[in-house]
Amino acid sequence: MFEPVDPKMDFPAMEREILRWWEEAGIVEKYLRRNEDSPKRFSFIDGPITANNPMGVHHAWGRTYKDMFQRYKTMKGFRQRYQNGFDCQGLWVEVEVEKELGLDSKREIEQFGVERFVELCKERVRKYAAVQTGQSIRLGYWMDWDNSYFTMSDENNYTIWHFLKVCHERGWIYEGTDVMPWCPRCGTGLSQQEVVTEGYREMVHPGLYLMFPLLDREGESLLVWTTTPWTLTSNTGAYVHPDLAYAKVLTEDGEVLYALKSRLSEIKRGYEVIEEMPGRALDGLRYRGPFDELPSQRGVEHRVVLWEEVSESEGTGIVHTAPGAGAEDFKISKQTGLAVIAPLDEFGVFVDGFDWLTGRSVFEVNDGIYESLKAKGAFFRLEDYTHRYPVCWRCDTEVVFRLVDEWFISMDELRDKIADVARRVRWIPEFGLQRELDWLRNMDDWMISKKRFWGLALPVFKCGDCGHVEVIGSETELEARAVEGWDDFAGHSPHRPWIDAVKIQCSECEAVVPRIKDVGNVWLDAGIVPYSTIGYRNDRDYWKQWFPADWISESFPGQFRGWFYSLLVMSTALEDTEPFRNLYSYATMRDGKGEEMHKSKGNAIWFEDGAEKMGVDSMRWLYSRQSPVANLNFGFSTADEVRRRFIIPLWNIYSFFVTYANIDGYDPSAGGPPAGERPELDRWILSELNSLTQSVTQSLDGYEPEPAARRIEAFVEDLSNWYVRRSRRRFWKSDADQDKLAAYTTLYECLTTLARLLAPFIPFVTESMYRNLAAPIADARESVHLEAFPEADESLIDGGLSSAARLAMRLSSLGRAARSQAGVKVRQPVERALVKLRSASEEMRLDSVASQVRDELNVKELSVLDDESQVSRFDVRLDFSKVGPKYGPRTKEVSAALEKSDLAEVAALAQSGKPVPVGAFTLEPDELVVASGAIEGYSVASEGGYTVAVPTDISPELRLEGAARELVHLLQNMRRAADFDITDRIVVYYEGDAALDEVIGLHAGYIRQETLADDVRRGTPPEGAHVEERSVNGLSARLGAMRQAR
RNA sequence: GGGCCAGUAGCUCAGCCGGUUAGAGCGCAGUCCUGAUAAGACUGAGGUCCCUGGUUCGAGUCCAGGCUGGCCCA
Repeated sequence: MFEPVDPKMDFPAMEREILRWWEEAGIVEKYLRRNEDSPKRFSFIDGPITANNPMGVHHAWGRTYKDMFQRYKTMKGFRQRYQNGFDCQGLWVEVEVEKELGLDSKREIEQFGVERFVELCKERVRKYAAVQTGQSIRLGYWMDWDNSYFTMSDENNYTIWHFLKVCHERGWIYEGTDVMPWCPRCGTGLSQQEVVTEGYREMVHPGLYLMFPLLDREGESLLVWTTTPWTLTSNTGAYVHPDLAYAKVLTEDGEVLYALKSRLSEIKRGYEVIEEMPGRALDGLRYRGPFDELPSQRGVEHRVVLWEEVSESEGTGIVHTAPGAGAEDFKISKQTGLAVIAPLDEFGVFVDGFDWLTGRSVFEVNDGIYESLKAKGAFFRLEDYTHRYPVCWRCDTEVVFRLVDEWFISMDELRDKIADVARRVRWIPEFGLQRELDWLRNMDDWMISKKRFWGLALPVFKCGDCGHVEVIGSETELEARAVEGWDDFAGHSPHRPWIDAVKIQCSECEAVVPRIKDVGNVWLDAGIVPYSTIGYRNDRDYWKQWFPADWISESFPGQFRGWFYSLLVMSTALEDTEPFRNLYSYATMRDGKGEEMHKSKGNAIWFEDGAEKMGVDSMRWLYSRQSPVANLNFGFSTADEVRRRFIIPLWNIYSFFVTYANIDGYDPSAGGPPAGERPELDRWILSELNSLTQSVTQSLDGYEPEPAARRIEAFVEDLSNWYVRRSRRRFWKSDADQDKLAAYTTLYECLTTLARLLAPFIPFVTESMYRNLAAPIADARESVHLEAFPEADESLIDGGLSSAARLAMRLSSLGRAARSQAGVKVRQPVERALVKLRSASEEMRLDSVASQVRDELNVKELSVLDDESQVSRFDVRLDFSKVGPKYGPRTKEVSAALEKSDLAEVAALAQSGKPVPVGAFTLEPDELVVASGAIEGYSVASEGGYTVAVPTDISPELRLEGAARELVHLLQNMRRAADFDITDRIVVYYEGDAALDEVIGLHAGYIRQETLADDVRRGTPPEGAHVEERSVNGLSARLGAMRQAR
């Protein structure tokens, strides 16, 4: 006996129950050890999840893939490490801890105490690592949770040191001066990677027009436009486009101005053009700067330079440049020789040398700047200007551009090597490679420093006396080189502030040198994991066994220049080899309407909410069937649809099976007839099952979950809507014969195979099914997840069976359409259906499925249309897939000849299987597709060369039979309404229309059999019977069903 | 300006190696079946497969150019 199955399962409750059992029975433990002695290895290396907040449903998407492939490989017998990773260090954690503490700047952190602050960062990471672990377990993600790696670990940090030392030895590490996007609140530069990720906001800035008076042309000025007035303090030049047309104009207010001709409308007052010239004519003109009175501007020459990128679509075509406050400007200044003035300190406050501005924040000086410009007569016009402008990705503060010293890894020598390594990897989807190469072509040197507290301590020591730079590659090297502070540091993790105590001696000048204060870029932390987590430094043999990863997976946004990039850079530098062989990547999660999910918008779904409302199997299936290149629209209704369309039908089949298996006492351990000796329907579904197993295996071996999931859906649909639908009677008939046993055995095999095939996708439903179904089998494993993945038995795959079943389904569908058209319901038997197929070989095939089609369409007889005289219209077409290749360019002539032929004649010949002369050609019958348009006395439906026709006239006998079936239908409904058991026997009573006697007289046996009635009697139903007044095909009846004692 | 992706029904998306009558789900209208019963099936309406050219006997599918949207880089 199987446990009875609740057809209205509460899936989330079931999942919780199974989680409890997994825990109690130690199943995960057994799973993790299942293959520990296997010679086959599958190396998955986890991209660390930031342990800074609870995980969301979008993380569950990626984790579903990770779990699926590890489970699949486990079932296939591969030994694995099952190691999860947590990303720990970096600004994102600092910002959250700052919020908790109510701190708002680096100064406040320093006052609070860096040591306490860093401890709190560590604590936060541990807390959320635990939260995410719990959530992942709820998802059914089976990992070795006690063995997760943390990027803040000593080993991770020291392995990065090693990497940096290798880079340094090759001369790639340098300290550079550059203008970087800078967050004045966080007090740190933002790397290229950080700014381009969601780092832009729409904002309103001043659009300020002002004049730069030309020194060499008295009374004439350049008209300039800027959206960052504060940078005017550091102006040293103005760009004009060399080739565009500029104009000199006289305004109605008497100003003589230069501006781009196409932008003169910006003047917004009356003017006349005095002269036109190309931009290059203005090259080198000197002008009086807007803030020449500031000490920092002393001695600076301001002049016009040419730049081809000057925009024609905004401003005046004359662009103010402050090379100390703009990234592009700084680069250009190296060629033009324009002076560089750096105005801001790390908090965005003006430094010394800026007179009244010094000590004031960049965000509060605009009004003063306007006043000053007005006083100097340089102010022209001010308006609001809305544009996208970078903000700090962590705290949303508006970014400034600031001249700073940062540390970089030079990419000049690495760039091409990395590209070669990237090309050795299989990228899924394929275009991933193009994206990565595109990034590799465009990237700048990698900025690895950050002026913060919580992160990798860059092991860089720069001598204050002689400028010599040294990079320390390990903790032992540091200890050996330490001349000061080692005792204070010993016993601590290599983080600030403890590490800052250690000083070394300069190997050039013997000065005592402290570490630079900077911490590292977070992508270093994640990029090193294929080295740090598998013993690269300390156990090279072990490392070689697991490196490179066979498979990694993350979503695209950010990763091509984030994790994928850092993995490639670091592995190329260390070993010049690929750190992973296959990469599976996927798009972005949106809400149910396709809009971006944001906590602030209120359309984000918490993982727990999702899990408890939809059940994680629904979520997991939704993810599994998603095309990875497309964004996933995720919502409660989409998950619900998945449950309705896939999980519930699957469950219904299972529940159906268990219901009848229990009634019949089916015992799977007793075996059944050999597959080859079972009825065609069984052999068909087994063929489909094995072919499914084959293609799912192939897809998963190729790391493509989506086609696997879609194939499984199609199979479940066939199983439900054809196999079970067609087999129902076999299960509930009363004889216990071979046919019934074959049906049970077949459906049992389908369900247990499906449970194993689906186990990596939906671990809960499959576990529930498998445990119940496998219980009677002596050597079954206790959990489906300890089972082997199904192996396809190719000998059971038979394309002919598949075609026959497709044919049956198609004919049934057409027959229903024909019935529907004529208004004859399926319950009403009809004499015959006429069918017309595409070929003679299909007619052979028809025999094997004719009984199914007859049954499905409720017809007495199924025959191939042979009396062509009844057909009043023929539709004959070429089968181009055969004719095309054979006749090539002459296909059109064949087609034209056919159109001129007598279609009835052609059809007749084709039907009889003889060669058909068509014009100058002779066609084989199977090169033609013949359909019948209309047939006298029939309702006809045609599609794709198939025709099914059913008669529109019904004989009186058939009407009576129809009424009997109607009666059975009503009685069945009454049985259910009365809540009788499926096996209860009844006595039927009826009163009403006299014509009922004839119906019942003829079909009492049938009615008794179908409704499990011992007798059918005319008369008033006794007390206690279930009674309903009904119309039976127009005959009024009062029906009673009386349950008999068991 | 460059790279990548997408454009198929009202909406969300399938469509393998090119085969001539393009599918599913949701939604809408209607019907049916049901001893899987708070499921299921069918029918119908709804398409310029973004546009233009090319290759081909044949193009939603391949090629070129363009348009629109998204992502990325300048």
